[in-house]
Amino acid sequence: MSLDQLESFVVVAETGSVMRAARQLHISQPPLSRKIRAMEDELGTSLFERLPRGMRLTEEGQRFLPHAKAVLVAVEAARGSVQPLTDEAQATSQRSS
Amino acid sequence: MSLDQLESFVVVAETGSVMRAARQLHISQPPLSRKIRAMEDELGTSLFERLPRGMRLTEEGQRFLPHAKAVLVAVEAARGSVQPLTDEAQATSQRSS
DNA sequence: GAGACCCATACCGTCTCAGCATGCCAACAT
DNA sequence: ATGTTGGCATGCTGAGACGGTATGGGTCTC
Repeated sequence: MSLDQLESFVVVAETGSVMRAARQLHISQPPLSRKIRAMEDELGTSLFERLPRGMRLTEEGQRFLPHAKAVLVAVEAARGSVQPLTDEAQATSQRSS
Repeated sequence: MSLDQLESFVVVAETGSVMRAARQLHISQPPLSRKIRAMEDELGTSLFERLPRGMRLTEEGQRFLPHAKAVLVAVEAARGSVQPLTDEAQATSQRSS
């Protein structure tokens, strides 16, 4: 499981469509479709139902979604913990010090 | 940044050595050395001091470490949220149902 | 039944990444 | 002082991963 896959999952879940998610993620549809399937294979469970007009989360998918988001949030926090400050963050930091 | 890199970082931090971490992770030393450097490059900061006999966390590295662990814990939680139950977990689940 | 919509698969080229061999530096022993 | 050991970094190469294009196949709409 990769962060990339987790983000893919979240965007597909939120758009309800591999195609729309692919556009949003700036990749083409087939690789994204494969990523989702690879995740499902690795987890040994189906995260989405394939409907004729899109994807709908299964129960497992619904349970998984908040965890996936939590991971992504934790990653951002990790980044932020060492990030050389951006101009804006630096300004904020100046104010608070 | 990948989960793989985060795990690499944690193990190197905890062993204080790329070589020992590589053995523990069942990969060879050069790729691990490169992963650490790639992470530092991406974060734009040095996570380790290179000592003649190993690696020591910098201040940034020390700040980063708990966040890295938190990400890995969150990933395990995500896995657990959908994992088809192992024999033991299944037994536990049987008991509780 | 033609067209639109959407996900899945085959195929191919590229890029990543792991491992091996080796370099280089510091510490230690004698 | 020199040889030996311990440890991280780097050049190279082959295998595997990954993205894109083309296309298949199913369902809904009119």
